[in-house]
Amino acid sequence: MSDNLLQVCDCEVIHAEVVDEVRGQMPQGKDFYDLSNLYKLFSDNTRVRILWALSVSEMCVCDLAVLLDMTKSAISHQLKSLRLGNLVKYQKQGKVVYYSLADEHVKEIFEKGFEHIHE
Amino acid sequence: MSDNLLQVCDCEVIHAEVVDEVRGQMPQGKDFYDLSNLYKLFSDNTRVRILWALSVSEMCVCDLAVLLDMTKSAISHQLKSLRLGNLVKYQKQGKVVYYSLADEHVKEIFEKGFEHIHE
DNA sequence: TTGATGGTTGAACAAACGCTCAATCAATGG
DNA sequence: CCATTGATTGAGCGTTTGTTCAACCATCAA
Repeated sequence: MSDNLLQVCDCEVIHAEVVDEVRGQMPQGKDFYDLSNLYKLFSDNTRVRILWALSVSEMCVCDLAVLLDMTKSAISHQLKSLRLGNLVKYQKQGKVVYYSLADEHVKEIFEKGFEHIHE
Repeated sequence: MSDNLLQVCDCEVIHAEVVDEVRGQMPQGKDFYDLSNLYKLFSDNTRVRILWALSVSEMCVCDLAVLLDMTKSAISHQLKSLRLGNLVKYQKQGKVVYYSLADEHVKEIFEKGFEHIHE
């Protein structure tokens, strides 16, 4: 009996071979941490609409606020999260800050998502 | 001046043409609602590990609890969310309930996510 | 029938989240 | 310099979320 499977949980081990096999292939904890944090950025209605809008065109904070009928503050807060998650980049021209997608991954993730919800 | 852009927000309209163009292509609100709810299921560390594990092999609740070092209850609660989101399906054999991925979309979404975090 | 075990459920509670509001920064123009 | 406007920030606050705990259901075996 492999001793790394013992009573960490409130049940008997039912399929030790399966668990061992899956555990052997399991990515590092950091990967799951990063992955869930990435999807977290897509998990809010406002952020997902911002990302979609930026996938169509570069826009400034005001444009996004008008488009989504929200305050600049609310948009700016969400853009900060998206910036920290490296999903958007920005470029300042005078007083205006233009946001755009950081790379093509965002669009690809969108495509897979739309495929699933439209099945 | 298009009157559907007027002061819904606390700023002037800066690029009305861009906003109109993007608005014209915008999917229905329900699509964004469904999309953010889909990604919400990938946005938690526990759920993402469950989904990944099931992408390797069908597993029962106990197996998942042992693998992830959590209680059956915690796992079961998360599996319920995944069930309601149509990401997993299950099959009961005696006392044991076997869970597996509902379709291939989950794996594809994973792939795009891993691509992004490993860049 | 009774006990044991896999699994589900609902209430409770702390942590995380998203928006609002007011203050502030930064750039422009009078 | 000062007023204006785009944008950012931090505190506050109500809502949502994930886990725990205890109770319960379902299946099987003694």
